[in-house]
Amino acid sequence: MNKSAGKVEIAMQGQASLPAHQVIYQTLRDMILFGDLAPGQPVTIQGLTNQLGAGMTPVREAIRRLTAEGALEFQGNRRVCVPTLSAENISELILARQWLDPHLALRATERATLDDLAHLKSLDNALDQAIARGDLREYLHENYQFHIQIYAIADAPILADLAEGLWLRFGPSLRVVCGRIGTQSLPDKHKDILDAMHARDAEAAARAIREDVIQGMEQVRQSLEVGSK
Amino acid sequence: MNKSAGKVEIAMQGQASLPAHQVIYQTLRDMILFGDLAPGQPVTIQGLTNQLGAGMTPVREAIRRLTAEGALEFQGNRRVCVPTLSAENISELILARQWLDPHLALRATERATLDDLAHLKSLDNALDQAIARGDLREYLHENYQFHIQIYAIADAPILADLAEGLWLRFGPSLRVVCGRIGTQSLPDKHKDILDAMHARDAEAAARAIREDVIQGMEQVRQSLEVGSK
DNA sequence: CTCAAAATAATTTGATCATATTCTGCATGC
DNA sequence: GCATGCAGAATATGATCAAATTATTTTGAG
Repeated sequence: MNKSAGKVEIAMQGQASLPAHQVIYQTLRDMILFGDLAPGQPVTIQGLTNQLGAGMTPVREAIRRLTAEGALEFQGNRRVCVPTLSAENISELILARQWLDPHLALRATERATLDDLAHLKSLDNALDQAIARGDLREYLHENYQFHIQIYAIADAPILADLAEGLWLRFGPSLRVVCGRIGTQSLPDKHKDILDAMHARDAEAAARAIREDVIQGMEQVRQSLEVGSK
Repeated sequence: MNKSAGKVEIAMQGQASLPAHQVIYQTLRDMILFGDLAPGQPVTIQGLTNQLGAGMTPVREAIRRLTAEGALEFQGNRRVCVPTLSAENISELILARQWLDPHLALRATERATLDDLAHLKSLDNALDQAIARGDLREYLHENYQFHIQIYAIADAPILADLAEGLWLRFGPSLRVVCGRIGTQSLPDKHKDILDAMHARDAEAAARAIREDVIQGMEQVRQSLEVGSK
């Protein structure tokens, strides 16, 4: 056994150590969150095995996981599709986020280190640049990262799980909305949030997040109502 | 084709129409909720294939689903076990239920038909009988059914999903608590809840549920603290 | 003779299993 | 104490069976 063979083996490990079902899960999750899958679109096992070049067992597991998280929907017959949100669904999501997100922001403000705040700031900058470029997918990605990062700082794994699960539910609809109205007309309260967190004003951070959530989710609601007419 | 043959076929359909992975999922879910699995206990694929006499593919899918729901935990290496709750976890669960359960009870009070209320009453009676008999598993089952039924009446599928997911997380610990202190010393506020719902006093129902949740979850918290010493 | 509805055939997709491969943890020896 | 090998468990594949949808044909009425 020579050195170069060992190097290759080690280099491969970084890739191979992730099980296939994890990779498939992440890929499919990103496809749902950032718009490659539209609401109502069917998701087939065989389609994904061909598209991703994987076996069916890992694909099945990824689909089951995402179905359990509400990101995909079981259609009674054994098909699976991306859920189409009803007006009632949107109301529930707004209600849940209106409670969860401010609470997590409050905790995050109490716990954030300076490094955390710098990281949030850089995510928000990346978001602004994506808007300037009109890069929709990147905008969705950075916006998601910004909020997820706040959840992570809050250090409340169960509540963060719940909040992340909600993103999976409205992700496809959010993409439709943004695709329709463009990224320019989607203002956010991220600057207010960052200011409040820097000032260690947890209540203000919670209020700002609440406004950001309402603003974003109401846009989804309105756009969905128009779309269903 | 004669009548009796037709009957058998129809009778079989009720059993056979459910895919194996659904059955395994339900079975494993009940095992977690009603106490056949203790916190920290490892859950192996091969163990379940032997125990339930099923193939490994359906078992794998059931485990993935329950892992996604937080009912099981991935241990980094590829083992899976029943999660052991920390004090922080309990606090998060109390917080989440304190918001979710009253909200769902409020909606349920507004929407419940007389049949719904009668059904709830019968579930509560069954619960009392289980306490009288000292039947722990039946107690846990009826208590669960009572709350799940309220979620169902509330007609808010996403919020109900979230609330049911929380039960999966503290189910094993609840079992441990009840096994330790017995069913007698576990009072509940179900009578108050039923009275408020009958009177169509949604606020009172929400308050009663909140008290029931706090009472039950605090008992879990205290018992867990003692157990970890 | 044409059209529509029902029955049937064909194709696609999902479910399950048996098997091969890879990885982890542990024990044994140096 | 560290390396090596071994047993057991998880991962992944492809084949096979069953179910459901779609396409096709047949049949009957107008």
